[in-house]
Amino acid sequence: MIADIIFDIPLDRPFSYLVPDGLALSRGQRVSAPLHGRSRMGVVVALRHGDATRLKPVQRAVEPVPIASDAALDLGRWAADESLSSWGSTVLSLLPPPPRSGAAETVSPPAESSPGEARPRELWMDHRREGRLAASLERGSDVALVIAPDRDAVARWAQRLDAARLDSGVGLAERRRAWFAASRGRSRVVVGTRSALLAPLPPPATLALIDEHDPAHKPPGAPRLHSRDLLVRRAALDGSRLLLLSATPSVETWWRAQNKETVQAEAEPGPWPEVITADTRGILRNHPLTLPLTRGIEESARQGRRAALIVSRRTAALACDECGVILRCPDCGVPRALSRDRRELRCPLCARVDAPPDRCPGCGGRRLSPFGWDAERVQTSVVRRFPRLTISRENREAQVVIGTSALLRTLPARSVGCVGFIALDTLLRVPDFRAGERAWQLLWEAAEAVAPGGRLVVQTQHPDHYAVRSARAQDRAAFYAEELRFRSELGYPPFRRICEISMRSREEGTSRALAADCAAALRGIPGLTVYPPASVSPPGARLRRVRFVIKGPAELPRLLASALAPFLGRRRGSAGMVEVEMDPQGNG
DNA sequence: AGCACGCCGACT
DNA sequence: GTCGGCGTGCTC
Repeated sequence: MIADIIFDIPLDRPFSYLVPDGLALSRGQRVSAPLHGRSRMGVVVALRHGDATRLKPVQRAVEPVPIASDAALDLGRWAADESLSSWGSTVLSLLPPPPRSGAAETVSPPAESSPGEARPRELWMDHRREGRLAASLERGSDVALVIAPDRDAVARWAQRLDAARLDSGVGLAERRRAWFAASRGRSRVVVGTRSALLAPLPPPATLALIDEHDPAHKPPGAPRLHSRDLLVRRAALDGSRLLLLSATPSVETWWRAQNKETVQAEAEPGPWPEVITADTRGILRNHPLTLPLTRGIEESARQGRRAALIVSRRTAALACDECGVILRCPDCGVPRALSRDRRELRCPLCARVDAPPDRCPGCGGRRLSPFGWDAERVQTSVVRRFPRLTISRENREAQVVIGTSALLRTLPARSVGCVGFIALDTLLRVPDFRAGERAWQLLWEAAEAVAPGGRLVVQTQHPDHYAVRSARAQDRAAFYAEELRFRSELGYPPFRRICEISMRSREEGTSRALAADCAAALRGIPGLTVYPPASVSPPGARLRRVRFVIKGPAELPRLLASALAPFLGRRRGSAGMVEVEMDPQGNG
């Protein structure tokens, strides 16, 4: 008997092994087998008869039963095709870690799913969506899989639903117990991050995605697919019910809901704070707080509530007040960060450090001052302005908390007296077509965190931006209409799909030549727009990176597959490494 | 991805 | 004379 086995390697083809007498294997079972002399873990995708001479034997089974159902393997195959990556790297990244040697555990094979009647996916946007989900899962009779964006959210939901966890936030034994209990249908509800997307549940099941819009649902690396897209496919194949939860869904999901591909519960407006836009054109130079935000903090303190100030992640740079030039790293060309004590300028890329100069290297001007409000600078200013308040970047109990947008996630709904965006423009200026969507989602999240009677203050040089206007009016339709118009005009998702191809090598010329070859190979394919390759590595970086973008229709991965095969097949050091990212999210 | 095999510089 | 750099090829 021969077993065809896939591994977590970038080669999208199985390897064949002899199944030794006495070892009973099934499709979907995990095994150890020698690859390049070393023992590696793989998954059996086929068992067949044939000539096994010259084949090495499988060493052992990792579990005595299959860990992936046929449906899970098929789903993995689809996800690999969709993301132009290998079956093995996709499937193995979606299985729980192997047991510790000698650990005793109860395992059971995954329930095989029978193809069910497809049910329309549901988009839940109203402010009671999470409470409704909890209630629905308590009442319902289906088994359920809840996918949350990160470990903290998984922990909250596991506690709320009294459910077992499938993520790395619990111990290995507990995690594996949850996996196999789910396959027996013994857990009614299991919760995990995207690593649980293939968790076995006897269908029909309910599949729920928490905070559908969260970029954590498609981080860089395998599996290179958005959790939403995999769940949509999974639900369609086994007839599960799919619930997408988000107050501010991704533009793609909103668009599909408009096209009746999704049932959309009516989202009655929830409580909404006063949203004040403070126009900072020309006035945010030496103090981070405008009058409305100062008032918001005062009022918040008077009410005995906390205030939260949101800054951009970027650290402050040093700029010339005379000519406006920003001091950059002489090696890398990127703005250098000014340290807290203002004694040094550090390059965020190469870590080169120099003392800040006395004079502007451009115009010789003597007035150099910090540019951009990072949390440290804001804190210094706010402490000076409000000496009697407790102000902190770490302690969430302080009267004024300062942090990046990640701070918003830690604020319970309707709990703070005031949220202020110090400079929304740093978010709007991010060079990514999703910048407006991201800003909109953060504004909404901030508004939801404000307690009744509190205020949301948005300091911006673009008070008329549609993300700001729509958030102020709590008007989803207005935001998505404008955003979709922009996406449609410029050919962005959901109207066209994007693929990003990048080449890295020692020499810029090598990367460029490889990119040119690759782009040329794709230019003949009808329906594609291939943009010219551009260098994206700052001078000074060790590996020279050149990247280009392709736009195409929904079947883009199928159109690219054969033309890209020769480039994906030979990824090597000197010739350059080729990396393909379908549907990039701007974070990887 | 790893890992081995292979051909050219500085050195215990 | 070797040790070791990484460029190239292969993994059942």
